[in-house]
Amino acid sequence: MTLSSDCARVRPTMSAAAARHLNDPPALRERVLQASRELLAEGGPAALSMREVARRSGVTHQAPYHHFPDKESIVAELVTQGFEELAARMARANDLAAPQGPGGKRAALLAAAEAYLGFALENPAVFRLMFRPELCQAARFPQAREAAERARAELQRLVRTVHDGDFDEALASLHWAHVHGLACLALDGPLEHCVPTQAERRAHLQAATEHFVRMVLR
Amino acid sequence: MTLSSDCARVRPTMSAAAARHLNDPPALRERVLQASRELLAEGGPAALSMREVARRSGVTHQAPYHHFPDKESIVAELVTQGFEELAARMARANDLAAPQGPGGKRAALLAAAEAYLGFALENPAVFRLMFRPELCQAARFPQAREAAERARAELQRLVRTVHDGDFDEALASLHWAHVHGLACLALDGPLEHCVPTQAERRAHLQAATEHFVRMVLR
DNA sequence: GTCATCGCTTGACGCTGTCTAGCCGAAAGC
DNA sequence: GCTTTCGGCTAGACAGCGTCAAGCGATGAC
Repeated sequence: MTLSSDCARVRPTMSAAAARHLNDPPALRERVLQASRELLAEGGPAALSMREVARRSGVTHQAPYHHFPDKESIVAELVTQGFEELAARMARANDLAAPQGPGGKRAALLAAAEAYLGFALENPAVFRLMFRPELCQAARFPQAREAAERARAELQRLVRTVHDGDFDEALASLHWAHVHGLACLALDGPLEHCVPTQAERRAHLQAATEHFVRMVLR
Repeated sequence: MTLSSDCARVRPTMSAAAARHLNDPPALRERVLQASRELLAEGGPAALSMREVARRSGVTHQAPYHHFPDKESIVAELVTQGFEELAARMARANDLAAPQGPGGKRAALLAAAEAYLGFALENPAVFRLMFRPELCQAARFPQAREAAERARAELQRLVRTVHDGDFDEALASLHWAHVHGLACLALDGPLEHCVPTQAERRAHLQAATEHFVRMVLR
């Protein structure tokens, strides 16, 4: 898949036209992904159109098909990247927070919530995409599924850290539901209307998370 | 295609045709809504097509436009009905549970969670629609917004009951995030794959809710 | 008996995703 | 060095989509 493009990218310099020809395929691939992100941010999944993506990338309507077999593959790529970044953020939060002592647990919980909610608020379009399984079927795109699994593993690591020995799947779901529910409500729920500015919304989410952390550690 | 056959089918006799003419307009409206629900359940919002709705309702592709000005209006009607049923379920849960005493609070919390999660699991397609603001713009459909407001009011009533005097918007969001997050994860998250059967999923959600209620009332 | 109206049909338009074919310059085999 | 292959893109076609505009037949009002 990406082999040929990677192969082309590492070629030594040639004429300008040759270099352009060799460097543009990966460039178009990236431009397609960027245009897709913009369209999703502007109008949601329904606004993601192969032809509009091609138009914004400055190519004909069939050019994107040379880099992605169909529209769902673009979605899958964005979803995979999204889960990878989420997992990385969660991992950083898990690593930063010292697990020993009540202060460490509290810091870990707050950092993980900040990681999850920060990702959702900064990448609302991709975040929404990541939880629309009908737009990116797991069976067709195992790499997306694996990235999601990695994010889930980071969450479980957090829950084990916080609850020491007595880990429990339902407990993990409780934690996930808290951050995920807040994220969904902030993005698509009434919170969006009631708490207008981004700063206020973040403060609101932080207050709810403070409540949650206090309850968990009580 | 199927047009001529349908046309012939609905025209058996004069009086029958008259009765059909008088009784069917509301019937077609309802059939359109029912077909829309089925399509949404089968393939999500992308599968909701005016023409397929018309086909399943046994009419031509323009007939539904006599009852709904456009596709978004169908979505708005389903969203409104959804929020109304959710509000009704929450209200019933609030009413049933006696607010006085720790047992009352516990019962109220469990009943409300059961109401929210029960609605989501029994009406997954409509539930998902209710939290896709780009598919049903609040400005165009105030009735949908009002129904959502009623559901939200029921939730706030619950939180006031449980937390007595010290009510707090962030506290309300905490409660909403719990049930909403669980619902989203159960419908569109990894829970769907990890916990295969409906019964197991409900038990899992119940266990997470038990954790939550214990923490809240501790 | 005439006429407006209501529910529906019919046809059209521009948009979509994607299949097929073709074109053109660079890479590679001989 | 010539030719052949091939990768990246263009171009045209098709069916399906939402929706606008017009028409049609039966019903109800006068």
